[in-house]
Amino acid sequence: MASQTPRKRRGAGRVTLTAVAERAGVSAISVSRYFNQPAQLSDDLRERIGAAVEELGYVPNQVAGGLASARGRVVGMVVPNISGPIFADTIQAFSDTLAAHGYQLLLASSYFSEDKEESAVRAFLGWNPAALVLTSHFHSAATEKLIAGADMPVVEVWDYQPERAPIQVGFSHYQVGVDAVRHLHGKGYRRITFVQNSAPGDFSALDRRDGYADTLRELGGEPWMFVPTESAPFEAGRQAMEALMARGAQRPEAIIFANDNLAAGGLLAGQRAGLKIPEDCAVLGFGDYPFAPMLLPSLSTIKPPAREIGEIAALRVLQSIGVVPLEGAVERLNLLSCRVLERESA
Amino acid sequence: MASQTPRKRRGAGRVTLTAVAERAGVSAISVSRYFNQPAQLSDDLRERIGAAVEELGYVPNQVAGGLASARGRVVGMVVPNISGPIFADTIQAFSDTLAAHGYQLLLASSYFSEDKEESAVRAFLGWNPAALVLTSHFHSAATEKLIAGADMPVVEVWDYQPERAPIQVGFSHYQVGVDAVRHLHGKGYRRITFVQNSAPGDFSALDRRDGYADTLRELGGEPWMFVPTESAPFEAGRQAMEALMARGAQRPEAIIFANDNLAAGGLLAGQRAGLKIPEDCAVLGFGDYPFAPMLLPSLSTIKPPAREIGEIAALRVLQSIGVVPLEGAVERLNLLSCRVLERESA
DNA sequence: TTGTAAGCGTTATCAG
DNA sequence: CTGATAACGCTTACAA
Repeated sequence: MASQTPRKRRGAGRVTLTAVAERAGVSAISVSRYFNQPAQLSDDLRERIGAAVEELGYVPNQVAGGLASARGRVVGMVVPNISGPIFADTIQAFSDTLAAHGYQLLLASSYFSEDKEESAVRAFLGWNPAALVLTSHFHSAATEKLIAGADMPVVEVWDYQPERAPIQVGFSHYQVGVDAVRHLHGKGYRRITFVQNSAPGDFSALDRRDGYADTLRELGGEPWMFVPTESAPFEAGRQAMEALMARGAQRPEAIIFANDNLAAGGLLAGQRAGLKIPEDCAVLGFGDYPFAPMLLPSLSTIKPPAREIGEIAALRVLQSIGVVPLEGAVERLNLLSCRVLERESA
Repeated sequence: MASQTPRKRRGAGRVTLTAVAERAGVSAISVSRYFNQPAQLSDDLRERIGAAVEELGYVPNQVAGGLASARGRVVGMVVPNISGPIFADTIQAFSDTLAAHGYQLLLASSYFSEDKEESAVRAFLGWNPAALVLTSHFHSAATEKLIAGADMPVVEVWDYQPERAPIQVGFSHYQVGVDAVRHLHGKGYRRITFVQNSAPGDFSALDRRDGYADTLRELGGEPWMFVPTESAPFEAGRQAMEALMARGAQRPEAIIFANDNLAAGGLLAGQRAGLKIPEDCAVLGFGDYPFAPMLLPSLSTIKPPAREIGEIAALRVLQSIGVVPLEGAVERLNLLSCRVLERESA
């Protein structure tokens, strides 16, 4: 059994700050300043150090720097998932904005589980991140404690809870429910059903449902929620559509689905059953997933400001830690809005 | 102008290993062992230390640990993009597998640019990652040098180049082209066109094209490539379909698109033009994007082993650094295969 | 099985 | 503007 690759004991091999300093004939701290406060150096030193850095191919050791300065150039982000169509744009925009300022993204998924979120936060804390970004405001008690005591900027994205302490960058899910009902009601639909998400833990979807229910009631309608038992979203949408259509004369004139996956399942099930959409039943989704415009009929949906959330979250982080200058205080409350995309299905 | 939040100078405030050691009445190194080689401790110490860790809510400082041991529990990964439908599953699976073993993911996107990849690698190196994962084998000379001298496991995913030094976890794009032609040829199609990706930098797509061309020629056909000028993939697909259909009697019987986005654009353009698919023209994509089964007709496509790539890449990394035990050497060559998903469009 | 001493590569602090 | 020195919190190497 060949022994493992003989790992270098200590940091042997890599070019260090000190090596650069010797090469340039200056002290180590000057090389440090070359990277962190170049303005404080004379042109002479800056040139000599620059040359030495080039020659030796020096890459600053962020780990050592992080230890010395008690705050590293990483930002931890926890999202429910990476591979779903929802958060990808936010992650992408967030990561790109950070990278443009020399900060790195540490990423983990929670799968809508508070426990997983907690352990991700705990793990991140070990890296002394410059900031922490969480999705929504549903955290375990331990997580709340962790972030309260963390003494670093915390941002909550995708949701908007002004009464909470962390920086908020998101939109009102409740308002999405309101907008959905208003849109359909404005187009003449009256019997409007809401199909919930079968996936547990997606509490934001319940806020959308509440917005739906309250608004429909205000308009004189009777809220009617359907909860699928199928767990795969596509199947759940199909199940909902079939169950609702089986009501005969009592069937809904329009259905709001908790997200586009459910809506797509419903749409296709409706077609298979010979239903004309939107004439027989309108369908409205949420998320504007990439396939929405490609369905036949194309799916009307409500589009969340995903990229914008990522960009603004990153900006607020960078402002909080002083990397991006600003006048006054960091904007803590960032309420963005969704857009109703009226396509063919509603 | 209120001064920035008065950041704590040094690591003031956080619970340290030493604090835990004092609380438990042991030496610091014992607490270190509690986390890293618990088997070496007596039951007595283990219990006392465990209690102290609980009480104080200690979270190990990975930065300090990383500095001391010259290798941290992070793995850097560079992908072309996060928000596209292609790499998301790989990232997700990779991240989850790492997290299950206490390792964190440091993520960056290259947008198919070798320069961006290079700067991401450089930035990662500053974090002393346990390993580096890159997408494909198209790197700048500087990146090649960087990874060659990095003295850490390097994995290349999504592609398969056995002659290269890094661990390979992927599939043969050339073979995808071969499979595509064979599938269509087997169903009786003869005049088969390949529509290239209009996005620059996606060299793997050219390998698929080569597989197509060689195989078609072998079968006695004449390769026929179409290169769209539109840059948005959906539009590019539409453009290709319209241009190809304008050939009248000379139009292709089947079209292989470089990816599902292009294929979807082509599919819808064909329908809008009154074409019957696949009777008038078959359409085959690549990627099995989430919308593929939802199109009408549903899109036949070739599905890459995205999740599997992520899982195996993570496993190889963990084996390379000794976190996951194995007998013998780490498997350097991991050739996975794609599946032709025959749906309605081909 | 447990402990002591030294040092990882950088930055904060204080002096010049 | 430049530098000397002492941390930062942990792990390696060696000893008991």
